[in-house]
Amino acid sequence: MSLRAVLLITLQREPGTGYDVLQRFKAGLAHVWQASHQQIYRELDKMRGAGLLDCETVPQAERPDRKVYCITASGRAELDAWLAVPLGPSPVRQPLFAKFFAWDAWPADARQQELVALQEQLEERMQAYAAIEQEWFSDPQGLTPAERAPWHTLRLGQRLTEAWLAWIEEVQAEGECVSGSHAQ
Amino acid sequence: MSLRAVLLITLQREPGTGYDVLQRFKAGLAHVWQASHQQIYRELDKMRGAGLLDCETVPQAERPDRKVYCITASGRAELDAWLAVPLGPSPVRQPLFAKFFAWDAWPADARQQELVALQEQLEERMQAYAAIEQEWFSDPQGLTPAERAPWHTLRLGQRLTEAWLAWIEEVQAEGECVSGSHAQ
DNA sequence: CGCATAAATGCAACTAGTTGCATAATGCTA
DNA sequence: TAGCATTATGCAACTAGTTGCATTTATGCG
Repeated sequence: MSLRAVLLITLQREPGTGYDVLQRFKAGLAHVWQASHQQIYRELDKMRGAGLLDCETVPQAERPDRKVYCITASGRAELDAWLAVPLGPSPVRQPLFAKFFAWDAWPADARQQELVALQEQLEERMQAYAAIEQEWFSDPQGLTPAERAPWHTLRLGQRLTEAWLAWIEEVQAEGECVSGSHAQ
Repeated sequence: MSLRAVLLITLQREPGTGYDVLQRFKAGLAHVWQASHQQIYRELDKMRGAGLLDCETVPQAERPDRKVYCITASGRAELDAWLAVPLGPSPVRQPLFAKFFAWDAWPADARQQELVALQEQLEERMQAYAAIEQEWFSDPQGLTPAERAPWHTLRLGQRLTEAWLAWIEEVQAEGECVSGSHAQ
């Protein structure tokens, strides 16, 4: 259901084609949602079938038609219903944690590699956040509430990423300790 | 693939039936992995088919047979291979963030409800963590590295949950501000 | 006694997401 | 000018996970 809701939100703001939505995902919504173009086209078509979207087909000479989707009243109603109900807890699935539970079978060098790779991903993410912040939210106090809302989500992303990074340092500090004492 | 890996890990420690694995998930691995019994039974059967597990069928009078699964050499190899390769970044999908992006269409009371519900979930989680910590890790310094590994994952869980809670307070503080000034 | 719940197993149908491929124009660049 | 990336669309097959249902025995409750 959530992809559906995300599509409703982006199309409520402004009608567009599947490709447009994908571009929006890549631009400002990259830290909110990721979906492949295949999934988006398929879902948009299903939503049109369910009456949540209208579709204006713009024929183009010798090319596949551009399909501009636009939210309907029924689509708005579905979005409102989704917004009204708090989200349930999401199931826990942490492959990394699983690796920690296999500690005995997890070679120290693979462990090290894992943590370094993760650290790099997280630092990249921090940089992406910083870029978005500069681009869109350089003056948080001057924003309207509606503009400040996405900024809050960015702040949470930063907080969580920082927590991860601090944790990695903690774990690595211990690893160094051990490797210092018996060379492994 | 990850469910497969988690099953390999738990069965590597000790052979067991689908039901056993489910109980282990519920006990100490609840903050690592959640899967339904249907999924577990199905996956175990597929893994046996792929030669990763041996299965000793213990017939029981007038009841479905107990199938005790046990990891094979090929299963161990697959687990080792999985442990050796760092995990890729997981795709971002934050339904809550999506709601924030729909700020204008998100009624203030639904917003409030959402945050309170989330806060409750997180506080429950903190309590669950505390219970696990007391039960298993009351003396972190006295643990062997293999025992300390799952404790680290618990610590990360706590750190992340704390970050969420701090963020909720920040967002709510702002909400109060606004509602104080124009009664909505 | 009768009924609900838990222990233990599983099939079938569904939803959600991934991977691989296909098509066809436009524009850049070597 | 040939090849390659980008724009723009989509189908088909697959993997992963959810939901609903079904079975049998044992166990506790009123």
